[in-house]
Amino acid sequence: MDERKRKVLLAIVQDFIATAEPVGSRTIAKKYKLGVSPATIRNEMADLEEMGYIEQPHTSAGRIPSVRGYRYYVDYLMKKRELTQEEEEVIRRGLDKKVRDVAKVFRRTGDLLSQLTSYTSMVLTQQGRPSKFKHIQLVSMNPTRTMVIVVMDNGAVHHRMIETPESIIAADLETLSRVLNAKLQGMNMDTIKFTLLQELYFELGRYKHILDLSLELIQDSLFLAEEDRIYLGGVFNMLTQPEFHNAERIKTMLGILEQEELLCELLSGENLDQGVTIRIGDEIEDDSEIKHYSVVAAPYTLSGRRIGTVGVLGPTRMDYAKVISVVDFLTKNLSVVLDRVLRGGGR
Amino acid sequence: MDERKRKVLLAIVQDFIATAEPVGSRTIAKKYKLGVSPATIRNEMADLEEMGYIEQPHTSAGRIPSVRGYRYYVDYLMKKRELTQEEEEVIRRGLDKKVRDVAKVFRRTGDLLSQLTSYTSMVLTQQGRPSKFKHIQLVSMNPTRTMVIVVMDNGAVHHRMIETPESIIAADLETLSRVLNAKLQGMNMDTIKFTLLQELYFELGRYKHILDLSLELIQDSLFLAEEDRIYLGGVFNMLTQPEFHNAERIKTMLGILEQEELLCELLSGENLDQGVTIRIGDEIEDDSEIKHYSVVAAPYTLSGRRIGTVGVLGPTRMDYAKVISVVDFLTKNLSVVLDRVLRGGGR
DNA sequence: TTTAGCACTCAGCACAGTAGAGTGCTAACA
DNA sequence: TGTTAGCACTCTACTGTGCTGAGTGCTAAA
Repeated sequence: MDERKRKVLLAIVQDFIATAEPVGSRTIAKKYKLGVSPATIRNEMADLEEMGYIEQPHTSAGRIPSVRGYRYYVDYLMKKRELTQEEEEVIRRGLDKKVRDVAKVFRRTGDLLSQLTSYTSMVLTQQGRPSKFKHIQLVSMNPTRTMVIVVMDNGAVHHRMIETPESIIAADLETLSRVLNAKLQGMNMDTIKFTLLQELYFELGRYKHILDLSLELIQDSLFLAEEDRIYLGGVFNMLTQPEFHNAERIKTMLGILEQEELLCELLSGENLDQGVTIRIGDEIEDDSEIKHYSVVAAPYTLSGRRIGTVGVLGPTRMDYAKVISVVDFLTKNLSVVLDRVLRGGGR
Repeated sequence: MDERKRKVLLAIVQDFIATAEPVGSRTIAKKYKLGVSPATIRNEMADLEEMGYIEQPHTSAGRIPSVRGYRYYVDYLMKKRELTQEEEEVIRRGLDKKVRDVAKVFRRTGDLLSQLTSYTSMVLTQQGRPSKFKHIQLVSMNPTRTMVIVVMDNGAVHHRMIETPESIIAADLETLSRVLNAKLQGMNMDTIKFTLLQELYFELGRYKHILDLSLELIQDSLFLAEEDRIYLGGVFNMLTQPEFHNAERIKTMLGILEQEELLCELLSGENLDQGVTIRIGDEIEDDSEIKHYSVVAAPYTLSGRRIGTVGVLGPTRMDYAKVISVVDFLTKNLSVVLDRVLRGGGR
């Protein structure tokens, strides 16, 4: 692959990304003055096609990049793009608003992402590491109902309402809470299950019902934890892209977007542990409709630990340079914001 | 409006709902044997058109119902439809799965709704009534971080992480929690603010920082409460409807669906406090694209109090009879399930 | 009042012809 | 040997035309 071929390929990719139209030799010669005539470029294009970097939708059309062509572009030809002052500003202002609600932060992140890229954004919040039990509290809501609250050491709080016999009074619950806390401090489920259960039941036998339900909540908190949750944004936004003039393509896209599990998988691969990952067309998956699209994703962290992934889903004809820079900048900022929101500290 | 006109209108509405094609006089004469010839029916149709119940897309097409026609159909002509055994079964089984997570219940409700109707479902969870403070608990997570947990008497639990000086130990937090609980029992914000504050600060002055942040959380819990949250389901589903063969219509639909506030408004009107409400076309709103669609909605309750709304959004050519029966049955069942999940009790 | 008959309208479709973009090949040129 | 101009060829997209079929409204007869 000599220098001129590279230039031609670059021109084709750039032009196709910009216009969504197959690129002809004349266009390249005129717009990207390589100093040679269209005929020469045609020769180069024939070579590039043979090598698998570009393809022709039909005989008398220009060329479009193949997946391989995009890959080469992303790996070797694309120049890194810095965000403009303005874009950085948009992100900073978007994330800086005073929020205490994590869900809102994620939704806003998604909105920013799709607003800046005009593709669909995905924000995945992943299971934290399996966390340990920290604290349990029983609160009487009314004579027959008690709220069980479990705090995990990663900061998650789970609660559940249970029915309790009238005979139990607030003081009992207070005592129960204290005893449970003392006994269960820092335990993981195994220890709780096998070592302490009998001891507890012996001491607190008359509260068996409450104990059962409390331990059940603790167990659920330990094992089921939070489900992965995915936020989508800017679906409508993306439909302004010319590839979606056709109703069928819109439908398949929406079909993809409704398969939450698929999207979660897309974003939860181990391999995208550091930095921005780019998957193009059938690199994503070979036998799903998604192979006509591309995904750019990057993880975000909380105190250095990866707790989720941000991604952009768009047509393979995606402005990779821009998307990559936005995703990169956004995940870094998101990590900072999350530290502030979730770990307490200044507003 | 004599009996025969009614029959003709009914035939037009039913046929159009079933086929999505303008209905001609011959079709009516053949399929809905009214015992008269197409010519007679044409005369009736001319009358109905003049009265505003039906309209003609273009000269040589059949007739389609107007908004007014649908309204007449829904109010006077439509016969109530009971759910089939099978449909009831689907709903029951769908909702009966053991769940503890409310969000999941709502999502499942939406899925069922759109699955049974093949339109888009919306589930709105509304602000509970302004609730009272019930319990506060401070839990030390590590030497410099404390989790503040507030329980409201409607069962909502709010939590927030705050920074605390190292000098504070777990026992202090325990004491603080106890004192706060004793002082604040059942108070609303006004009383907390003006009567007790000084007293508290006098007694617990050295914990001013924690107090500030705790009261702030209580305040937020009281006033901001939960935001309205809306779940959408079956968007892709609805696109199988023939009206969405055209890309533009899909786009405007998605545009509508991304305006969460609009959808929330749709479902939160006071007027739909009891039973199933049907709004057709521009009855919904006159100057939005939504005027080409219809909404069927009904509230659901928790211990008798309305806490949200379930709705179906689809083309005006909607199978009203079916949708109404599904929405009705589903909201009733949902209320039962919520009682079980949220208020504790058996699984 | 109902109905048969008929002329009329119009969307939708198939078809052919055309314009334009772009190609590949060949032969001439530096 | 690489580059270029020229040219024939291909194929899509668009346009206009004519036809078909569905459906109407009107009129006159039953």
